[in-house]
Amino acid sequence: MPELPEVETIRRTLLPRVVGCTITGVTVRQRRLRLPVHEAQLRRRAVGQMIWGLDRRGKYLLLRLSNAHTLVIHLGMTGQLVVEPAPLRYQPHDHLIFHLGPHVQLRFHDTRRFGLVLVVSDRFLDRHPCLRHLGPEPLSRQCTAAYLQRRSKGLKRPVKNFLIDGRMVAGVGNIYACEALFLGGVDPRRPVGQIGKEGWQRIVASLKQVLRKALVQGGTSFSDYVDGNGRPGYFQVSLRVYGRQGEPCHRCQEPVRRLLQAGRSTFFCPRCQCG
DNA sequence: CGGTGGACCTGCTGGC
DNA sequence: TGCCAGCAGGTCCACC
Repeated sequence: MPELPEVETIRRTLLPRVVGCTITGVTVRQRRLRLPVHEAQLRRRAVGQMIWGLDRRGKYLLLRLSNAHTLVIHLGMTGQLVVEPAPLRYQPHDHLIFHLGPHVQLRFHDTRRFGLVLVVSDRFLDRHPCLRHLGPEPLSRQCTAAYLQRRSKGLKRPVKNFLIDGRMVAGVGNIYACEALFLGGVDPRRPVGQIGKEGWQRIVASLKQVLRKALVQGGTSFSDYVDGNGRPGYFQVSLRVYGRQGEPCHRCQEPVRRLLQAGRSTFFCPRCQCG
């Protein structure tokens, strides 16, 4: 579910509510996530530690602990991370609970269990397999047309697949790849190796624009996504192509089309996206 | 090597 | 009404 704008919104909403708090306990109700939760290790490394910072890298949230370890959390497709008072009873799929004192908790909820929770020593953090191969942040100055053109040299894969590959750029998923390519007027099937400098400039500019706008709207909510306070985002009303197959293009009225690329849906306007 | 397809999960929707 | 296929915002690995 959550791509960069959603994860960043979660980070911003959680930040004032968790930074300065101490993790007083951990309840593990389900250990089978993308990687099995190492319960003893999680307790040993996290309980008693103060959260002094909350960062994001791609779609990963990084809770900085006072013992020079980092709690790494990925939300997969359906993950939620919410700070709330202790509930009377847990909901199904409330898998992990970080207690922040007796009455408040940081709760990890994930229907499909594609998410991930682990604690890593800061000494090894940027060499950890999850983070090691991540490309630059799309909203950073490192993410330029020149960079993407260099990485795509000689490759034949479609530009849409390239954009959602975290090793190229971190944090871009299916929604924002489709939306950025629409905005840039670029055919999602276009082989990346043959895109020139101007093409990449259009793509980078559109990508940044789409991500920034989605951030302002607090992300895109279909069903699962909520921010750290449990509130949905509003970017779904701004989507131009994603999920709109058969409906008229907002720019030219041509029906939006859906196709499969590497097993995933791509939405695009065949008339506006011929670049 | 690069690129795709399937696996991992649960839940919802739409067609019959 | 019920059943079943298809689909969902992500990532990893086997295989061509």
